[in-house]
Amino acid sequence: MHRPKNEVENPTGLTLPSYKHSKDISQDGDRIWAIDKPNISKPPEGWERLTRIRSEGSSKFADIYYVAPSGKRLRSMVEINNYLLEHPEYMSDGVDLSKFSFQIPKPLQENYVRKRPAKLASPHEGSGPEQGHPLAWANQELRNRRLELPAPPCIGPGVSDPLSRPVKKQATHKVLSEKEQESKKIINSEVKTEVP
DNA sequence: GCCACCGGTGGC
DNA sequence: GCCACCGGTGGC
Repeated sequence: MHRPKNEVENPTGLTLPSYKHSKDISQDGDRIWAIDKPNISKPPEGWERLTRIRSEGSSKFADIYYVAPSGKRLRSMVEINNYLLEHPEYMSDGVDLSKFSFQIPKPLQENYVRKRPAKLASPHEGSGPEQGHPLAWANQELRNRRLELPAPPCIGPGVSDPLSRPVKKQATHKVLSEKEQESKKIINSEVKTEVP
């Protein structure tokens, strides 16, 4: 059939929405590594799938968004569903929920994502076991680090980028091209390559 | 006012 | 523990 016009070659391996449905994002120095699920469908024609990697220490590794042809940004299956219901023309064009996936890539750096605090400690120190919560410490640590973080020097050409506006705060990201990925996988032998 | 990003939580 | 969802908010 027709081929999406935004299906462009992407020499830099950017995680552009329509670039590839399977990609690795990696970290190495200022780069971040992640493995995306291999079975994510390409977005329907005219739609864009955006993978936004969050900065280190965030509670989640990334956010996935779909941008409808109209420019409407949708961030969950619920929103997609509602949108399709409001715009049956897409559905009659073959667009349905199965074409969308909000699966986020998995970070290879295990501490990249801040862990969820262990079940509520004591609200204030004094009565509680103040030393029994290493996670609380870790969280505080991360929080401090984030506050001290210098402005990100630059943004990798990839995952997160630039839709239209200047970026706010974000770590440097880059998604490697397939060839780069290959070599990286070899170098990082401990990286488990997901085999279907 | 808009929107990109982050935090948090409920459900599994 | 992970995932999906959505509210809040700061920067523009």
